[in-house]
Amino acid sequence: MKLSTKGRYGVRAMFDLAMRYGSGPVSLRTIAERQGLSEHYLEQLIASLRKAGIVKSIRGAYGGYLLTREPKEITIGDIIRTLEGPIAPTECVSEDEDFQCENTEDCVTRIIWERLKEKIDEVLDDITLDDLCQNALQRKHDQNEGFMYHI
Amino acid sequence: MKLSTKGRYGVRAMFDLAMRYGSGPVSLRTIAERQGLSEHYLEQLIASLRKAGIVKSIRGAYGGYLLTREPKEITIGDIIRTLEGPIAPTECVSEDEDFQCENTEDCVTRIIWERLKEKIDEVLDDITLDDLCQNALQRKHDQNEGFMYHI
DNA sequence: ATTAATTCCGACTATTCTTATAGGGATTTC
DNA sequence: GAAATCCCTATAAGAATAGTCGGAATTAAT
Repeated sequence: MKLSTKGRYGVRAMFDLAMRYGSGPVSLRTIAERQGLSEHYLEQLIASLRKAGIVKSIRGAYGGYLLTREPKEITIGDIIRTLEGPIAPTECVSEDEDFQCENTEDCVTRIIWERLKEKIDEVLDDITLDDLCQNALQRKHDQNEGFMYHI
Repeated sequence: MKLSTKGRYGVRAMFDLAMRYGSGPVSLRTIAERQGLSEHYLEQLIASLRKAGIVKSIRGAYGGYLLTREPKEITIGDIIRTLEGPIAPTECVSEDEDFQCENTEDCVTRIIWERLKEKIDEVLDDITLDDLCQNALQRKHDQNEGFMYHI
């Protein structure tokens, strides 16, 4: 039940883009450096995000990547579903039609996986990139005021 | 974000034991046959469950396995945590102390994984083996009455 | 035009995890 | 003593994970 690095790195990269939304393209190199990720590996991940249409690229010198929608219109679920496939604890409750098991009526455990999936979706579809940005800005502000965020 | 077969098979095996709670030991072979699982593989899983203390074994002929507590006192979370390790979308929010990352204060994505873990725990700790049994019995009853469970 | 910065693409690899399988030893009942 | 059963360790094929590598194509600035 772990998320792979794809999902985690992808969210961080998207957060990085969200923090700079409206200021032109951001290169992979700067994202990778700021977030401490391998540039080449990140390249693969962002390719998926581009194909899914939630980022777009500008090629050539001074190019880079941009969000295609406002940060408040992109959820964590959008990102993770793109990078990790359907979010579901088991294949039998995933959206993927190929894996519907035959005994859906009889399966007593299915109810567990259904409830689990529902709750996971709720959380991931509720949090947007903008929420993360607001959170980051708020913390920064609190730190500048000398307020200790942790107790 | 998938559960492995360990978790799923384990829950099915434990459900099988729960349905026969109070009727003496159940052999691995009968569980494996009824649930359609590999006997040898299931053996490894149930060894973990035994070491965790939620099943006990009786050796020798006519031996088998028994739940150590009533089905209503065993949650799905107990089973899955035993077989798959701490339930957490990332290591940084797992109970495992070894993997606490250094920048817990700064990490903007951590809030996502914390909320996710909380909701997952809620679901898995809310459902007991007894719930599964009740559900199975209810379905069986409905079918006998000629009532179609699905619409 | 050239150069430098950048995205884009496909192939390759090392490591770990999953999902078993196999064989034999120990224990208990009949 | 035979049969049934749990117990333990080792092995292994296949898939997934987490990258790495090299170079082609594109574009902005000079």
